[in-house]
Amino acid sequence: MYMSPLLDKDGSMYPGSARAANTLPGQGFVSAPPYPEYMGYHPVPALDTHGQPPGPWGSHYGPQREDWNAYGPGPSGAGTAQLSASSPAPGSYSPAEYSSLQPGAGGAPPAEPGSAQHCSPSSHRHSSYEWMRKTVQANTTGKTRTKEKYRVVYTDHQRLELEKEFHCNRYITIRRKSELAANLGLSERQVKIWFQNRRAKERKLLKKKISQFDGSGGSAQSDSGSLSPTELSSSLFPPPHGISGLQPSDIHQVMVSE
DNA sequence: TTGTGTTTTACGACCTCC
DNA sequence: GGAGGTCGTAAAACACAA
Repeated sequence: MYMSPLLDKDGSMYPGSARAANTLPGQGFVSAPPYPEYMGYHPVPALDTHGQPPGPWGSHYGPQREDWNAYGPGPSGAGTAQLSASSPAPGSYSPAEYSSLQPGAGGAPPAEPGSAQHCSPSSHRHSSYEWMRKTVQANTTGKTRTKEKYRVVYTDHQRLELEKEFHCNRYITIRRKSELAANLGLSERQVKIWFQNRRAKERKLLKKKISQFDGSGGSAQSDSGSLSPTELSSSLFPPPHGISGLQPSDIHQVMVSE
């Protein structure tokens, strides 16, 4: 239960009112210069993992990254000015490239989530993504058609920054959550929920892949015995600790100690 | 233009941990 | 009891085929 759901919702909750205003004129924001650095995401295990188990991420997420392809190359549009403000790295952040991050790479999330640079050294740069493209023309009020604010559509910039953070760390720390919320004009609650949804998406994609693998002759199931896709995915993506082991407080401590 | 499928926000229920 | 996690789901936003 939320102490003050309305707090979040009201007022500042939907600041940008989404794409609306936001978005942009040519916004392609997406296409702005890419996020070169972002692509690489090197593993810096020892560094601040914010309580995350480096191991798991590396090995499990690595390969999965193909999912990013779903975003597809977007139009390379114009550039975007917005990024400059809060985002350090202008670049083409292309999820597709995540595949290069891989586990082999170590998998451990980059240490300092705050800076995209940490996350990505790499190189590939191209594209933008579908999601970036699609939303450009969304409503400009940020509110839905029938309800005052059932759900807002985040701006490309907000999504990009969130994706970047997610790329660095599947589980956001309290500190980063606050920073991100402040930078993006979102409430911490929104950031938290976004991450929850994003992880759910990841699990969903993984499940999908697993099932496909099974269907295509592979016997992924054999590996996991009688685990259901859900169980398997859960085991593959263990929370930093919180839920099963580590508590949020632990994460907090890590952050604090940073 | 419309119908339909997918993705994206947001929430509630329930769980774990301190 | 509070915070954050997953899971399931509602509904808006969006893409696309017919």
